[in-house]
Amino acid sequence: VTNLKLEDIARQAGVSRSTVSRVVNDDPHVRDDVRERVKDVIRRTGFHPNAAARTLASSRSSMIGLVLPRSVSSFFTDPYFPRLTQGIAQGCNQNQYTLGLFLVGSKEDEEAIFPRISRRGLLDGVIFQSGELGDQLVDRLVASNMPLLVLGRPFSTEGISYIDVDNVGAVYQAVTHLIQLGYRRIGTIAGPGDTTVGIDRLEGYRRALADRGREIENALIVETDFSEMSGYYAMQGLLRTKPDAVFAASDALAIGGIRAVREAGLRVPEDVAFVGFDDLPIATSTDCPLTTVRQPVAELGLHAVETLLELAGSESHTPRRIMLDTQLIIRDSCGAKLKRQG
Amino acid sequence: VTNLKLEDIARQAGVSRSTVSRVVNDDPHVRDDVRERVKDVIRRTGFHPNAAARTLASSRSSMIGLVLPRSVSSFFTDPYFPRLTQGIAQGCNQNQYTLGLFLVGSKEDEEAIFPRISRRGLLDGVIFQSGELGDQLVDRLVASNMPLLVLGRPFSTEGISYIDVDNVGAVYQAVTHLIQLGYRRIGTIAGPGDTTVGIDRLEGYRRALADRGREIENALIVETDFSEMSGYYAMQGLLRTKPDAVFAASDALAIGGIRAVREAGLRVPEDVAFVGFDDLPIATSTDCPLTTVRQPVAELGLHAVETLLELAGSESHTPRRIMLDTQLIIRDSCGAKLKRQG
DNA sequence: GTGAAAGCGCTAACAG
DNA sequence: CTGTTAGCGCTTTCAC
Repeated sequence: VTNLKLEDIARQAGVSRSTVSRVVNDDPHVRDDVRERVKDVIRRTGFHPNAAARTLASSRSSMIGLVLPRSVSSFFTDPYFPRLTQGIAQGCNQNQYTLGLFLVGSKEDEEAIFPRISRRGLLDGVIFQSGELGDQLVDRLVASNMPLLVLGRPFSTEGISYIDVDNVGAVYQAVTHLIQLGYRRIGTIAGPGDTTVGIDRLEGYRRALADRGREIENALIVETDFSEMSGYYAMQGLLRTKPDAVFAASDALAIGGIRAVREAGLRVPEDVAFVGFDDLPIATSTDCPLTTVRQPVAELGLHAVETLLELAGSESHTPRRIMLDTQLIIRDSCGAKLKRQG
Repeated sequence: VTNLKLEDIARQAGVSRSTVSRVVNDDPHVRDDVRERVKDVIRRTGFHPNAAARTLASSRSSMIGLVLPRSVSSFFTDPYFPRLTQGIAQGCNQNQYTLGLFLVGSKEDEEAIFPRISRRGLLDGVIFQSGELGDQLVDRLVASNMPLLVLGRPFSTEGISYIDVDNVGAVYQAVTHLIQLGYRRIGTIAGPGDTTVGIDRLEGYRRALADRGREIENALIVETDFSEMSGYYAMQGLLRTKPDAVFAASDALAIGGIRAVREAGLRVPEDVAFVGFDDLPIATSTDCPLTTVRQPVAELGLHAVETLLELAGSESHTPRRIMLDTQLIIRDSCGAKLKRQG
């Protein structure tokens, strides 16, 4: 609106600039009647302190950045990111912080964006979505000395704070569930081997089988990216090994896999049972509702903000590690209900 | 990293602060050898100018805000928003701008966020996603005198710049397509009547029928929100009026509608043809690929940024109106291929 | 083409 | 509890 400054409010309220500043910043050292008088003027004039001046003087910007690297090109297909962003935005709102969004689309973007991120006076900290191996942005971020929290286990964790869902544990539980249902040939459509999510989920599968004395059969493992189409093709390959159950590292993969199974003239879950990962909205509304692992994505975002702010507020540089629990949602595709009835 | 300032660079390069500032800002009035010398020091030291100081001195923040109001609670289910955000982020990157994301989750959020948005020294302009009727945030934004571009036709357009896809024209084309295929009873699952998208798409339907001399039958129109479930229920109602074709105001609605049709023992497109809107990724991979309207969502975002920056950069307050064309993607669900063969 | 100087609007000691 | 003062680090006239 207008270009009021502290001084103008001060004059109108008959106090000094500092007093107005104190009122604006909820400093308790102001007499109540004075505070009210100042607040009145502020309300009446619609005054808002200038963000840049405040940042410059206090060296806190009240803004954090969310950086999604280009390897996460699936930003617009995978519902994970919107939900995550939601959670982070909510965390920002709760803490009176502003969220800066940095979508790195290309190598050139990276070069253009990095200075803006690491520039002092813009961000108080950064939340970085861990992507695939060889992403050097993390290292540069670490080197820039900016408070940093990585979402998802990074490849190199030394000195890095990160938050993640317990992928290994989640899949362990899911595959154990399949074992307990009596399936003998449990395959997996695994995620990319050059991402920590992919690696961790596969590890969960391996451990679950190993702990029950099952042999790991490499032919029952097929590695691919997280998309539905990939699930479809991967399953076509997997079918040749005649699995009776499949753990898919994402719901999209599961849906693609189920499509392949049906095209082969087989039924889900009678001939091949499925467990997915994500609990997408469609997971419920497919004609064979998906048994799947639900991860607390929004909570992840919320915790990420909280943790980052703690990190940014404290002197200690002890890395923080946070792991969130998941939940196995049992529906029809794993065949549990069927077996119980039968 | 370090806390260098212009002065430090100046000293090391043996020039004045102003010269370094000129180099940093690509001011041509610097001798080439001096420029190189300064740039060397900058590179060597990894210096980045302080954003807040720069903003304070120049009163330009090189940052714009994207505001998604709470009525758009579908942020995490509708792929529209991720794609839009993508486009906007890309536009920001191209123009060396930073994107601030403001997700308004609740009425309280709105109160907390508004001051941050309208606070001077934070944003150079705002892109606002138009939501439902009665959203007062637009008015407050307009009143705050901040450069503003609305995404989607706002309810009150006076003096407001906005960008939108040609919803009326798009649906007109889609419904005309159905008419030309010979369908006699064309119904519509329309979007919410308290949003301009909903209204405009319904208007396109009406005009297409009217222009071909068809009577508008209210029983063939059912209004609901944009979700798949709503499409399902809406279609159950619509089936009683025995439509032979349906225009659904979104792909999600279409998918829900198709589900209802099949459950009623009818076939798509033989018994009921469908045209959707959005061209979601799943639109291709359903077993009856969806004929649908594709909107250039990412381009919308890109143009939005460009336009906003023009707006912010010029003194003229003449509102800008931009309308983007859509494209009808013909697949199987409209029955065109069927009829051509048959 | 380059430097000196005057702010931008706020915070944060420090007196009182 | 309140006012005075000294910057925060940069841009931007204005001289030279």
